[in-house]
Amino acid sequence: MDKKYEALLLKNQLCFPLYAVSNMIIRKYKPLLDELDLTYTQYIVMMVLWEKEEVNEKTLCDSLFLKSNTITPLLNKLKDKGYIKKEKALDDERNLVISLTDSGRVLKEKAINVPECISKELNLSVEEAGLLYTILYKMINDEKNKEEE
Amino acid sequence: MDKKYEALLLKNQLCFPLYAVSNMIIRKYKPLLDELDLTYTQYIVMMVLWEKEEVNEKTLCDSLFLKSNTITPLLNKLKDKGYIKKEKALDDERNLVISLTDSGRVLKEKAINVPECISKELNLSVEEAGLLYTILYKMINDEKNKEEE
DNA sequence: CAAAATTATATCGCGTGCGATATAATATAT
DNA sequence: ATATATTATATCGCACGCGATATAATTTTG
Repeated sequence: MDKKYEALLLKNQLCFPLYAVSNMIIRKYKPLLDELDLTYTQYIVMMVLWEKEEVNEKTLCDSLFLKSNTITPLLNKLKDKGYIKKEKALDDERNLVISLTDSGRVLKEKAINVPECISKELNLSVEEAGLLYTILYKMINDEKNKEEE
Repeated sequence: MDKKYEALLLKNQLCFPLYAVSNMIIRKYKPLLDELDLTYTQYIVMMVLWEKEEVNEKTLCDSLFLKSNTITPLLNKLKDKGYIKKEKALDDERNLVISLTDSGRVLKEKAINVPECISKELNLSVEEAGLLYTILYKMINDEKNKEEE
């Protein structure tokens, strides 16, 4: 193999294992989240709400690094399932305030064991998990800083 | 915040930054790959072919940790674009042999700077990149071993 | 204060990613 | 030899993820 092409080898890419592991973990969540009638993306939206009780759509998009074209239809599905409410903000009618319903709060109890199940399956040492976490958030914060420029 | 719910905080999750960074990097690739008329997934398929010249669909799926329901339509698109050929294997007609066309080989030359462009944008030290790579492949291999059981 | 710019959300179209299922070719078993 | 099981690929339906664009509410500007 010509040295010139070495960077093009799949095994020399950092992005590919990131992509593969991300897909892999979402597959791991599937059976657990099926019990809650949530997809992975719906689950992380619910996590934000379980933490904050209510949040506007813009903040939600920023927290999850997703755009309205992903979030808007997803919120409609969560609303159809009865887990969330959508209301226009009184002070600025462009803002949409998303909040938990009782049913959404009940779901939090059912979700309580999900993180532990996943972390058991991941089989990482505390050090590895810590390193991974640190490096990934460095990348995320780097990107956030670029966007703010 | 009740301690009971701590594991449910987005910031205590390892999976979320993996998912966010994976999305983020694919967005970074977009403008570069647009010039090659490839999506990210199509690009990693082409990387396998640039390395091996030909490969059967099963091996491709296994290499990329994707299933035929993702790969089959994607290969059809790459074929329509003229980058690859699809032929049945002579010895076993269930096997589909994918190979590069001349146009697919030309694309390799155009792609040659993509990895460097991305790695510059990532802004990671050599140590961080190395650690990330090691941990991610540990996770991938762990998963492969589980599947083989 | 009215026109223009900005902001927040929604809609559209396309390409995945995947569970479930179908189909065709080959291997295995009786 | 033939019925059964296995394997490889393809198809279907749904839910993202995102660039482009539309719409409505608010802010800024002249």
